[in-house]
Amino acid sequence: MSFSVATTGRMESLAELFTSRATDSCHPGQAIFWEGDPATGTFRIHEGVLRLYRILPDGCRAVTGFAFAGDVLGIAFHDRYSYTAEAVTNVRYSRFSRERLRKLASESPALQHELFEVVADELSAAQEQMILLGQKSSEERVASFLLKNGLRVYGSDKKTIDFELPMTRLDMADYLGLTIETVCRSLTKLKQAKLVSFRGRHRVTLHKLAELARFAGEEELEILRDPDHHDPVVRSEPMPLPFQNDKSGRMHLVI
Amino acid sequence: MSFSVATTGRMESLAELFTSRATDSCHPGQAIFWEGDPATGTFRIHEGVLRLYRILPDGCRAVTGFAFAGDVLGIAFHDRYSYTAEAVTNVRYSRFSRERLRKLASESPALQHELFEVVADELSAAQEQMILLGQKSSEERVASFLLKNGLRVYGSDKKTIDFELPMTRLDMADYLGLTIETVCRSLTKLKQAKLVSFRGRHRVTLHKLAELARFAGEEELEILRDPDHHDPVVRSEPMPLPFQNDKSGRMHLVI
DNA sequence: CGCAAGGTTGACTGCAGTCAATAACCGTGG
DNA sequence: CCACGGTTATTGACTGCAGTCAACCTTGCG
Repeated sequence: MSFSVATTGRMESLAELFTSRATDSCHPGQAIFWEGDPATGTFRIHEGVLRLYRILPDGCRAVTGFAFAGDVLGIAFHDRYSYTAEAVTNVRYSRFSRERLRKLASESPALQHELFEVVADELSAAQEQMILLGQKSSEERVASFLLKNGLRVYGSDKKTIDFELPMTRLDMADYLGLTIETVCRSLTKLKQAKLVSFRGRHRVTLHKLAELARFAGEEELEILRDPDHHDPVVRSEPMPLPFQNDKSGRMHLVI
Repeated sequence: MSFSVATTGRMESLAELFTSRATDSCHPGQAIFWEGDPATGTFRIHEGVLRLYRILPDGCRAVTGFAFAGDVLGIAFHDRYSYTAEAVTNVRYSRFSRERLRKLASESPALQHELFEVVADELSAAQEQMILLGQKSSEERVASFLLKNGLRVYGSDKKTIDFELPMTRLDMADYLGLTIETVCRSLTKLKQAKLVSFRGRHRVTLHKLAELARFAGEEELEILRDPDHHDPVVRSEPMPLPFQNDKSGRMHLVI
């Protein structure tokens, strides 16, 4: 839900909870937890990037997301992890027992609310991704991906954004529902259109954000919410679009 | 999280909460709430089917899901509804204030847990859908869709399943990231393969479930969980697949 | 430097989208 | 009850985007 201000006993925030724990670290290619393992722990990423993926029955890999510094993993699972979390870069993280976290949450509405927000954000991200995968062309997907990653680091105020994109082209492809070759070709198109440029394989610069956003099929963008967490979710704007729908659910564009 | 047994004061379940409220109803094409409206209410569907969708900047419609009897909508939003919920059939439902629900939840770990489960299930469903949209062919998508809808009604024990599929082909298409024509062609293929048959446009029979599941690219299927709510989520099985991944995240099928 | 992993580009193919014509269905009214 | 009209569904012909296969290039590490 939204906005719970209540506190019970001493307030304890999710981030604090984790920083009170020891820090572990792992290296590129190592997993923090595996798809199918009993989900006993939750994890907060202090530094680095992970890929989150499943292996499908046919052996394909589906990357369902990436995790970055500040993200908390492992909250919303049922009894088993539904994906593997594997380091892309060096990663520092802390672990906290799910059991204990659940118990603490049942005593602290504030914490409860924070956990709820984490899951609600994940859900928003997943639905955004559903739309990307269901509706967008390859170039729109790649543009969206670059934009989202750029905006995670800075706000949307600057004209130009420069950042690191540590995952491989294959990671991007498996995340965007494309092949590695199509990702490359789309990147090339974006380079040719002078919307982005690369220094090496993993250092990106986004020029002309507004154009890139339009190209990506995103709404507006410059709405620029508070510099709170990652919240590129809005999208649900007033929506004065010229359509109407008749009694049976068919959509008609009026013009 | 999972399995909270604790109770605080008098236990009150989510379903009960709603059944204590008046029942509203709406007709095909009418919306219960609209994308972008302030999210003040939560809703439990007692009967009927709704389509949940967004309108994208370019005017396209993306169906993010369907809601059925027993489902609860409107829990995980931020301050605004992120999609429109529109009746496909006649729908009976109850409304409950989000504000009040939040307050009750902060006092009842049991209710809190129920809400958490609802959102966690939504997240599971969304990630399942991400995989469908990112990895599956048109025929696999349609087969998955039929199977999922069939299994919602019955378990997976029967050899044959017969059920109503009230949404239009366009709804399915917008949900599966396909066109209406491709949905039709896929249905035709499935009919020709004798895996399904139709009586009229909305009455489906699934024959040979196991084959259909294999065709849909689903794992096993006959695992047959408890006849609890809808829980087709498992998928995270032991996974003894013959692969290994080297230090940089590239997957190698060993054979 | 040399090699291997990762990335890019090109040629070709095929699946799903588009446009268009036809058929089935359903509610309404004669 | 049947006939009619509008909506929804199906099929066909053709196109085009993204996938496949293959060659080549870059980069970074031992």
